[in-house]
Amino acid sequence: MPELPEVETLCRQLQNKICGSQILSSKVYDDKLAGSGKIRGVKVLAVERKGKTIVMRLNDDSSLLIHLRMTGRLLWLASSHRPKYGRWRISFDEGSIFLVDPRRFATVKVEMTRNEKAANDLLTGFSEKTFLNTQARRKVNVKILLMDPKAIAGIGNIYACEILYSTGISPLRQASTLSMKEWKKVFNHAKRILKKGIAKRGTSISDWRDLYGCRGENQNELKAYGQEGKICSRCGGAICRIKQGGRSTFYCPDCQK
DNA sequence: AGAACCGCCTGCTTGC
DNA sequence: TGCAAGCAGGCGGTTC
Repeated sequence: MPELPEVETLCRQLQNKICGSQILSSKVYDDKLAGSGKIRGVKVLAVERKGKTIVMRLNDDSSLLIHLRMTGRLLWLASSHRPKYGRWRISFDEGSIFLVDPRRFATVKVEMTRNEKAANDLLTGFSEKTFLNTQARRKVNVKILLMDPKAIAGIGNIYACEILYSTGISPLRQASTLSMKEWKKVFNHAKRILKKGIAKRGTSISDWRDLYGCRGENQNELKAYGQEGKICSRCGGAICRIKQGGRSTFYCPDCQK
């Protein structure tokens, strides 16, 4: 599923492909996305990322916001022929971008730029001080907090597991019990792991593909997520799988304390 | 107020 | 082999 590194990969490709281009037409194939169908004649000024949201800046003071949720993908095709699970499309002179989404969770909306809300995106203007003041004493498990988009935007299940594994902190720890030193460690490891994910062009475990249908390489770097029963690379223990908030958490109970 | 839970979805995996 | 049940989970909304 697309998290910060995957969305960043897409945004960079989109920026290269459509920055400065005019949207000639758009088409909605799924009633759930009705309301995002009348985009035409505007130019794309830039493509940015906010957490896991793709933000296309348009030249009429609005932005097109695309959130892929679980199984959403954006696919560039030279033809405007709808692929399987195609839910929405915008077309340019040289080709079309399709939102492909089997599960239909993805969302598309247009928002006036002046109504835009700031996101606590870890790689762009994240305030550690604000986080420590408003989030760090919460009584939820640290893993749940890392995945809370209001606390930090962009981290999903895969990277939350990898970040905590890297820091040696148990996902079961209550957020309020982490020391200042441990929080600093979480921030630093999180940034490093997300940047590495971007450099590897995302984690293609199941669904993730880039704008041109290519897989990333970060799935080969995973130390915890999906590694149930495998040997911990740090201590030789066994990676375990538990449930937190209805989601799978993978961690090493022997060296994550 | 804040923590926990629910619902949206449908392809894939598992079990009988 | 075939079918049904269970699973996957981001996140906004609801409930406790």
